[in-house]
Amino acid sequence: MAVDLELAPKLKRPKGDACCEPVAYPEIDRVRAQRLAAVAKALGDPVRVQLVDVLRKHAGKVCVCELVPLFDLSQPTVSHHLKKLREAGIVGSERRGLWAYYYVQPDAMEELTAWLS
Amino acid sequence: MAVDLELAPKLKRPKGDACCEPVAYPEIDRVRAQRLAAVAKALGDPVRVQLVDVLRKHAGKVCVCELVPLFDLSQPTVSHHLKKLREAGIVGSERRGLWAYYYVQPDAMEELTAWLS
DNA sequence: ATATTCGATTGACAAACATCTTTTCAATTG
DNA sequence: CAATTGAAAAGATGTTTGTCAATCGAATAT
Repeated sequence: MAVDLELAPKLKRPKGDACCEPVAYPEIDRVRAQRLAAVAKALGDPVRVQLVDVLRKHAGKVCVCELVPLFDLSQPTVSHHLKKLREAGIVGSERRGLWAYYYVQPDAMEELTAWLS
Repeated sequence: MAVDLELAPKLKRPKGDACCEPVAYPEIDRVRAQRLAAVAKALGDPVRVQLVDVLRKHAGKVCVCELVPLFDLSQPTVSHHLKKLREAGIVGSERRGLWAYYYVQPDAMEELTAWLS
């Protein structure tokens, strides 16, 4: 890491020359990038960030009927956002009778957290 | 943190009752959620994750002409992704003559990293 | 000057998204 | 059983996204 590049040394290079030292790019895992992006994408909406935040702060399982009134959104819309989070593995859900409870699955965000740090 | 909820105690509540203890949600910073989501959204594409990754690994400034051939994408498309990252404050750019060099601005991702941890 | 080169911008278009309303499903209650 | 209720799914609609081909602007080279 911290491999620095020669920075723009040749302003007058001949036609076909490279502009700078070639970037060593050992096929850095497109699959990994895709996983990271998928999680980030799921968090790329303020409503979903707030949903995760609430669920995390409560550390237990929160009922959908509690989540809906926190937003100025219809119940199906909140449900839709929860589905996105579920598809990304960020939250899990559990039904108890009529109610559905959601909770955060911290492992899902672990790889992203690690990459960011 | 780690305030647990009473979990689904009343399966037979009378009509108008709440399904569970109300979630205390003291207007948890929608603005903050928006900032976090904006950064996450910018990272919500595999190409952009890889771009950031390459830039970070090189810790210096990398020329666009080096970045383009790393992807199976046209130059304008790479430019577009770089613009998204720039708009999110994740990368900065500098021109030297014909060439444009990009670098990561780590501060931009700091808030997201902190929130995730 | 004129031609070349790097990179950004524009315009176009299909795919994906966020939202709402309406509908469906499963569980509960009477 | 029939009626009710919480949550998910389906359908509709306007917006945003990712991509490319074509063009443009600035800097360089001949």
